[in-house]
Amino acid sequence: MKKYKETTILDIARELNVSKSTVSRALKNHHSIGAATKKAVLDLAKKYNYHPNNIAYSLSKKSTKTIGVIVPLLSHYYFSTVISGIEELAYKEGYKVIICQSAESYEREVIVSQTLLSSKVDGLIVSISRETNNSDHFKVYQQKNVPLVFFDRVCPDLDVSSVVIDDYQGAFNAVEHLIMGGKRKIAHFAGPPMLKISLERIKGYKDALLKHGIPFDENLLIDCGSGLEQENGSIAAQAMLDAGIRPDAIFAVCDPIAIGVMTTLKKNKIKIPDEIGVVGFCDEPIATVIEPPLSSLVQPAFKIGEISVELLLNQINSPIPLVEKKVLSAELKIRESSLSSVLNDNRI
Amino acid sequence: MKKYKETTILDIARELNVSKSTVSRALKNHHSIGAATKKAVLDLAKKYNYHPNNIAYSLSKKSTKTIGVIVPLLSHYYFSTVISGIEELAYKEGYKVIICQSAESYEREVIVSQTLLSSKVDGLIVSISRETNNSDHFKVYQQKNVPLVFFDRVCPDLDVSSVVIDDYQGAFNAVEHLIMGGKRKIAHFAGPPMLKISLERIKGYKDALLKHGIPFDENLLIDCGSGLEQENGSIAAQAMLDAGIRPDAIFAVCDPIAIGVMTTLKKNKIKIPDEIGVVGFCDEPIATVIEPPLSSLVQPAFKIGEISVELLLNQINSPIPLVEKKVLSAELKIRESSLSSVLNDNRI
DNA sequence: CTGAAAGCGCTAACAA
DNA sequence: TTGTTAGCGCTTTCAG
Repeated sequence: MKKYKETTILDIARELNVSKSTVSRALKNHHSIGAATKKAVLDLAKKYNYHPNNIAYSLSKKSTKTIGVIVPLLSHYYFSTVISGIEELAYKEGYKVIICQSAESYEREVIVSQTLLSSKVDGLIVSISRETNNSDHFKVYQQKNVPLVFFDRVCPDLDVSSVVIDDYQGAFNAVEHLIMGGKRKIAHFAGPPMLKISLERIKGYKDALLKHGIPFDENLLIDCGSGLEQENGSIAAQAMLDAGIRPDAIFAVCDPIAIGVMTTLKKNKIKIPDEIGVVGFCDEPIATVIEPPLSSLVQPAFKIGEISVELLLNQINSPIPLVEKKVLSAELKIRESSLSSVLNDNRI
Repeated sequence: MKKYKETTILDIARELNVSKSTVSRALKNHHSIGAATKKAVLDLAKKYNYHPNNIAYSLSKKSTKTIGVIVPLLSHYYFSTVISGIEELAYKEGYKVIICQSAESYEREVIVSQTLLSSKVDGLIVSISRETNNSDHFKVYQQKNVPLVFFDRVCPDLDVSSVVIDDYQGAFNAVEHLIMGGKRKIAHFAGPPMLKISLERIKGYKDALLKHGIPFDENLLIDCGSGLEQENGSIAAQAMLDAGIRPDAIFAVCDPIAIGVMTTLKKNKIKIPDEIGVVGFCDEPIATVIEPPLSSLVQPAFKIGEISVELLLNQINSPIPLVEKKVLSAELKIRESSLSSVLNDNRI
């Protein structure tokens, strides 16, 4: 469509027989400006439907007042909630937010991070894709001194600000809860080993077993493939059953996997939680809808978003490089899927 | 953090003793440029970690190669899927995408639409908030000739390109399906009357009843309040039951409402679908997880995103204003929640 | 209180 | 094949 001639600061300056600077100042309502001229400018701006050109502003100020966000997937309730938290605080502080998804693809992540860099965001908040095992595209940010904050999924080899959940503790608590409920043969459906969170959760799982004198059984550590989706859980669960492995409880690396596991168990007429108890991680809304309701670890997603912005702003406003690491804890929300009806006396 | 001196086109021009234009051209690999100089430029660019400044590019080209998107909420699977469709095609066509959420707030919608306008997006794709009943903030786009496409939720008073679902037909089919299953006393849990989609779905509901000789009963048209969330469905369903109204089927304006209805029915020990059948609209993934699985109308969300971009691009590339309206149909996906075990012979 | 002028980094005629 | 030059729209010293 043909370009429409936008009215600029110059147009209104000419019409008023003043200079560009005066108009600029009037618009920003600078103190030292005549009340009369200010009014005249504002009126004309309204009349001509003037809208400031942010591009020009950014170029001259060398700041876009924009923060970039890269998440693996928008369709996860967890991530979209984090984003809401980010937007809330960012807007309050006068920043715009550009959201991008990597679609869990390393390649796409590299592309969007470069685009964002070229778009001169004032800072970047990211949770890496599950494929990512190279951080060169983020190192460029560091070289150029553009503030960086990771949340949830971080690059292990980068020393930057981050806000993460205590995955280890969360996993530990979940498994201990299962043990307290009388479960002894507890399987863990693990996430992709690429992700630090997967590793931490495995560690928590193992240590909880250890503490309660339950030997770790390799067959009960189940790989769900590269995905974190419901389907992966279903398939892995069926494979486990087919292999004749029959735990009395399952701790899943995330809710979608847990849901997949549950549907498979139900299909196999296995009673939850009596025969097999299940605990997930994330607390997606779906957890309350499935039957029985799924016990899960609640992550304070909105808060994570806000803190990410806070750490980013701290860097933006700091004269020197800054690295802060926040660790939040996930709260175990116990629902029916892990509540054995039989109460066991177990030594603790 | 202190600003880092970016290397610009000028820096590398000086070092090579050539002009800015030459460097610019080399970078864009313009045809008429010496192979030697081109290589020299590219090498130096790499060495200095040069990244083009998109802001400057946009200012001089008067085009940002960016399209803006405004959705009510990112946390709805439907919207995040539409966005994936948008991004897919947009990237393929060399466009960036800026995503914003209105958070279902009219006020927020106005703000982000202005920000996007100031950020000089080349076009805007939007699905309005449920509060929005004024379209002045979009009229500005029209005045300034910046292409606009609405999807799903459109402004009734604006003549612009749009891609929508045939809500009327979808609703009609859902209700007819219920009737074919022997249901006669069918309630509709309706959406906010502000939204055209609510109205269309009500119309489809009524006409299906009409066609099958079932009189419309006002008491069975149930208002869910201003929300479209699970909770609203639960509350409205309980209120209905408390009022002694007992339909034999329910068609809900969207899946979250349907889910809320189902949980309330189950709490009241009402059998689904035998006592009350349920059909939703949207097909959120949650529909397959609840018990019994929820029948629903599947919207081709990804496709809607792609088509939105297509219509937008058509406008961007058209010398004259263009208005295209696409209507897609929603497919009824029948699951257990609406399958009465008793087969009735009904006159059709 | 207001103006002049330089500059942000890049593109694109028009020349050479 | 390359250089010169004039912008794009706005901010911001420095003068007046």
